[in-house]
Amino acid sequence: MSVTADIKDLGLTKQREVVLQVIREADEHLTANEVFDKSKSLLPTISFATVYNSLRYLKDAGHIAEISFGNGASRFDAMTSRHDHAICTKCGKLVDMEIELPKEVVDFAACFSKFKLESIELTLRGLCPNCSNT
Amino acid sequence: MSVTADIKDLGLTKQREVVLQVIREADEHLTANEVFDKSKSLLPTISFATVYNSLRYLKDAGHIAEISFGNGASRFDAMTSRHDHAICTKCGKLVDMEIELPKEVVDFAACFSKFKLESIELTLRGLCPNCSNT
DNA sequence: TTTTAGAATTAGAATTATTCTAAATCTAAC
DNA sequence: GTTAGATTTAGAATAATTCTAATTCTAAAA
Repeated sequence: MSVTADIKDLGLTKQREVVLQVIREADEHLTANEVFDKSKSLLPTISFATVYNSLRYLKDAGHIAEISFGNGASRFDAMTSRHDHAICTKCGKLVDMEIELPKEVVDFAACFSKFKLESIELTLRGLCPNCSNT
Repeated sequence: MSVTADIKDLGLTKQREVVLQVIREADEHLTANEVFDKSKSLLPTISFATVYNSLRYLKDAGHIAEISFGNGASRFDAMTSRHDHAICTKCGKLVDMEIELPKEVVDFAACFSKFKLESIELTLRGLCPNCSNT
């Protein structure tokens, strides 16, 4: 399920297309700076401000998500589907997970907060396999 | 349960004590800047760097938590007990919630990520009551 | 086609957030 | 009281993000 829309079909400007492509093709979660570097190699005239503008645009349009854990810069995530994150408190490694939340947990959260729910996600903090055996 | 330790019993320096007190007494989640302003009124000689150092120290010691949602500065939370957050996607309002996660969800997350679990939390995003009726 | 209005992009400056540095001060063990 | 190590201070430095103003692009109207 959750087939990812083809980039060409989204009616984006060339710059926004490149930014989205960079994020989708990355095998890690990139910072704005890294997105800029990679975008620049695909479209050398692109400017830093445009990368930030595009990131905001793509985020608002729901094509990407911004993740931020209070350590340095925000990172960006190609939202192909809802998912959760695990973050290493030692090295900062970020891993995607897919965890199904029981309906009663989601309902309870929405009800308790009185918020109109848009999304809900789990964040696990701990030591990644690498850091835990050192 | 979860009685909050008395600040005086933690063996903190005066500066760290003040920072912790400010965070505990705030009725909102403050930014580092706001913590600095309030700390300064209690202890006028405190410096900005010390506030940041203290925040890091208190965070590492588990007395406070840093929350960060990719919009502006990090905010700090007096961790009296484990809890979750709801954040308004429109106005940024941040609300604490206490939601009990089923054991199997926690176990699944730990198992899936292969991380040595330290904490796990839920983040709900949506419109706060105020923003949803406009 | 031109014109035009609005949106997007660019380059670089400006702002905001956070960390670093080096000197001064405090603290607790000797 | 000395001393070593940790902490604090002030301000500089760096990093992250946003703003500004000039330019370019785009698509619809004339």
